[in-house]
Amino acid sequence: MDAISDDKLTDAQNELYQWIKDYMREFQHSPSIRQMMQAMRLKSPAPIQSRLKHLQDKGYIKWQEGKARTLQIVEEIIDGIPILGSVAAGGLIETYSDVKENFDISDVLKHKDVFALTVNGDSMIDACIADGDMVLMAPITDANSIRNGTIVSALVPGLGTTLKYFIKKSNNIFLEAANPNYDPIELNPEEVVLQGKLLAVWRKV
Amino acid sequence: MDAISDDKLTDAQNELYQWIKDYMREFQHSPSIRQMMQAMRLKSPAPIQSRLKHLQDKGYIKWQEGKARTLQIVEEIIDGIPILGSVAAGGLIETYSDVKENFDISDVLKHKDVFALTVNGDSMIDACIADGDMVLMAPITDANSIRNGTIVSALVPGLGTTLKYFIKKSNNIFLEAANPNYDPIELNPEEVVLQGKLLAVWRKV
DNA sequence: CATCCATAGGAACAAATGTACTTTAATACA
DNA sequence: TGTATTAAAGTACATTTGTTCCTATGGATG
Repeated sequence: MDAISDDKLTDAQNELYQWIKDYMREFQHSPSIRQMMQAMRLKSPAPIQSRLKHLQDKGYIKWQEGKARTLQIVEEIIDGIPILGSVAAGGLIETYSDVKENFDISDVLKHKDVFALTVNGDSMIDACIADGDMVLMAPITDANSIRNGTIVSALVPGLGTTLKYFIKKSNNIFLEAANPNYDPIELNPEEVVLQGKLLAVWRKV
Repeated sequence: MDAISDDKLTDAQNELYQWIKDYMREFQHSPSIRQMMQAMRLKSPAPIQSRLKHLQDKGYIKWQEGKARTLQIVEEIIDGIPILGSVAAGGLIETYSDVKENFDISDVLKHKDVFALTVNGDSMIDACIADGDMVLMAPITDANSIRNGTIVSALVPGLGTTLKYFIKKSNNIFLEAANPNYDPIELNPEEVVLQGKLLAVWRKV
C-alpha cells in the first residue's frame, strides 16, 4: 500500500511512521517526541524513543541527535511521492517492483529561469501534448544550439506564440505541428524569436 | 523571479527567507533561530527574531509560538515556476499574457499517500499517456466511488498491473485501453484490485 | 546638532525537548 | 510454571531553544 515495504515494521512502528509522515506533510516540520506520545496515546516518551530507534535502524527516518524536532523521512525526497514501480499500458506483463526511486522534478528545475506555459489547441497532439497541458520550458540562449526536432515555443512577431517542432533547413526555419491537419510554417530566421525549448509536460486530470 | 513578489522584503529579510526555504527543502524540517543566526553571520538571536516577525507580518511564514523549530512556509508555491501565459499549439493566435499564475503541483500532493508509476507501453496513447511517462496516482479507498471513464491502475492477480480506463457495466468491470489495437478486458469485481486513480501526468524530454 | 527609529549585540530565563535510567507489566517460550 | 525478552510507565536531567530585556550603534530626518 505504501512506498516502503512495511512488512518489516511492527504495527506500532508503522502507525507512528504513518502519523509522522502525515504530520510533516501538514505542518512542514517535524513533530516532537511528546507530540508523538500523545498521538500514539502513550503516557511516557520512552516507547516513542524506542520506536524511533527502530525506524532509524530500518532506514525509514533519521534525525540530528540532541536537537529538537529534526526528524527526516529518509526515503522521501523532493515531493514525497514514491515511485512504486512500473505499470503496463500495453499488455498485462508488468507488476509493481521494488524500485526505490522517487518522483523528482528537481532536475528539470535545475535549469535557469524555467518558465511554464499552458497549451491551447491540439496541433501537438501526436507528440502527446494536449489542450490544457502545461509545458515547462527553458529559455533558449543560443538559437544555433537547437537541434532539429526539438519542441520549442516560438514568437512570430505580429502573429503570436506557438509550440512546434523546430526544423532548420537551408537557412530557413520550419515550425512543424505534430498534427497532419496543420501545415508547416516556413520563416526566415529573422522573423522568429525562439523563446524556450521543451523540458517537460505536466497534466492534471 | 520567485513565487512571491519580493519587493516588500528588505534584502536581509529576503536572504533569510531564501535560506530558510533552502534549509527546509534539504532537511525537511525547520531550522532553529540560532542556526539562522549563524547562517546570517550574526552574533545574536535578536535580529533573526525581528526578521522572522516581519516575514510573519507580511505573510511569508508562520510558526507555533514557544515551540522549537516549528516554522512553516505559508505561501510556498512549490516550485516557483512562473506561468508566463498561454501558448498556441494550433494557429498563431495567442501570445504571452501577463497571467500571474504559478506552476503548482501542491494540489496534487495534497492527496494522501500519492504514489507514482512509470508507464510501459502505448495502450493509453490516445489519452496522451505515452511510453515512459510518469503518472501520479491517488490510492483508491472506495472502489464504488470510481466513475466510469476514470483512468486507473488495476492489479489483476497473477497477471500484473495495468493502466486503463475504468468502466463498470452490469456488475462487470471493463478495463479499456485508449488504443484501438487493444481489446477491452472484462473482469469480475473480485478478480481485480483497483490500486489508484490518475491525478496527473509528468513527462521529461 | 539633536532626535528618532531600526537594527545588532549581549545576557538571562523559562519552557520545550531529547535522552538516560529504573521499575513494572506483558508476552513468548521452553 | 519459570524465565527471558520486549514494551510501557515513570522519573530525572542536561541541552536546546524561543523569548524578553537592556544597551549600543548607525542612519535618516528635522
